[in-house]
Amino acid sequence: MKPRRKTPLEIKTTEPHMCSVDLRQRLLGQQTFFAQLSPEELILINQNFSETGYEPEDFIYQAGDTVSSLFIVAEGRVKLFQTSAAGKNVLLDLLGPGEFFGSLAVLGTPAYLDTAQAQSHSCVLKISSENFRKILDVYPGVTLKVLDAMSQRLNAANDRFFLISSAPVEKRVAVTLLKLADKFGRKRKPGLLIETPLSRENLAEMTGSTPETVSRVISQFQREGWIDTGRQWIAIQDVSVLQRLAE
Amino acid sequence: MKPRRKTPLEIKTTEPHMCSVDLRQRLLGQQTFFAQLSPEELILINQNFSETGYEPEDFIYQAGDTVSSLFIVAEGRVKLFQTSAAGKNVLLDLLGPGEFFGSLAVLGTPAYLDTAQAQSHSCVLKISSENFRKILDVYPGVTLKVLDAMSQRLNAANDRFFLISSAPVEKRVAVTLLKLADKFGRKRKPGLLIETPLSRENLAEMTGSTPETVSRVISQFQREGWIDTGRQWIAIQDVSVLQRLAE
DNA sequence: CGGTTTATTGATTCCCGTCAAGCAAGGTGG
DNA sequence: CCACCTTGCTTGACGGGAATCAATAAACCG
Repeated sequence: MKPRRKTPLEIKTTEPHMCSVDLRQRLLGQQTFFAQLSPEELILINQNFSETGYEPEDFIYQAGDTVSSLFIVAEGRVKLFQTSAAGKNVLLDLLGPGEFFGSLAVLGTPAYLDTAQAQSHSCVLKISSENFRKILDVYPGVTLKVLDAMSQRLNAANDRFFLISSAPVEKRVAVTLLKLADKFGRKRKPGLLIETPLSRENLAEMTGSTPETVSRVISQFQREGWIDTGRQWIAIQDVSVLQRLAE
Repeated sequence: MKPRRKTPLEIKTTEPHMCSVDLRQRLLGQQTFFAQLSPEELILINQNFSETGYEPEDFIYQAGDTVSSLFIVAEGRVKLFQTSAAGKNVLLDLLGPGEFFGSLAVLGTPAYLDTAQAQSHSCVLKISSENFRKILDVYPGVTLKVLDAMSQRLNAANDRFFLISSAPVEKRVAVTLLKLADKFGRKRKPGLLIETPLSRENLAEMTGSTPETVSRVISQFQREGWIDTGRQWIAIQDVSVLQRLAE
């Protein structure tokens, strides 16, 4: 077997993982539920956010922390997970620029149920629940967008539940890789590189499996030539075969 | 073994499973996101809804149908599920009076992803997506409540995902029974009766298992005296033991 | 270049899904 | 009210997919 190569990942980050004012402006205006607002309004909105840079592994908040803010990823990758009593993690989502997280329970939950952790150098925007609430009061259109985003997430969560409770690991991994490629895929000589740190363990946490079993599946995929992979990265070589596996 | 008794379920329904105007009024005003509105406003809201009675097994909509409405359960039980290519169902939720379903994707999904079916004699209120959208425009407070409800559902979906991907069937069943008891539990001589038709197969569909395996778990629970059960019904006798199983 | 983390692969075990037979509950109609 | 039939529940036997345990190897880091 030929040796695995050095990681080909090139996630865009600015040093020191903070983002310029106009990057923020562009992000809010193009990739979030504020997209519909005018430049002047965006400037006002923007002032409600503060930003923080995170190193890989840094926690943004942890399960049990008091809910205080809503977050938006500006740069990097953020992972959301829950931890079982046995210390096993279940990965709920991997987020990229423009995606929000944290609780937007306006009345609801007093404490976060999940944990948010940077998976790469990241810049994260933060707004207090209060201020966000005020923005929603002023811009009903934004509220509808948020509602829509929530609706999509709920659908996605239901689909995950469906998948995990009705398909064998091989199919779960295939579906998960395709979803990740959809979100983080970048064209490459041949195939699609999934632009995020992605270990066997991460995949196991997403598919309700174990690192060993995922490794076996991944190894088989690679033997067949369907994917190309190394430590913490995977590229899909043959999308159509995986799609067939995923039905 | 002593014989199982006749079903003790007594789900409240009016014949012919339609609901009176003032029941509708009370329901909307007390158990939904319209709770905050004044009686006058409620009357107006109420006029936007039409109602339909369903027999057990009747479909309210099916996966693939064009999204046109939002529904609210007035009476009875409604089950939401997805069906796999192999014909296996995955039960997403069991709903009682006051709970909404259908898509409220304001922009999003053109077709339902799941199927809604009456599980008992039911009365269901319906409002067109358009009119609901108009209501949201007029009452921002309602929109926030809806957002809140969605947020809770998303959390619940994530919890289900967590459970199914990290716990053995016995625990999954215990947790599921406790959740159902929370929602549909009615005090009974000893213990809590879960007031909804509930087959082994239903439980299997909720826990990502099979009717046979669920039956074995349930039988064991009964042998231990933790629950009492029969055809299509379950009553919890010892909540604390199940809670311990559920950690 | 050691030390650490991640990935691979094999051996073994076991939970649970599948198949199958028999039984109990409930509904129907004579 | 009791045969009869349908549907749901139980239980056993069996097999397989995947978890677990374990040892080695490759990639990365300072």
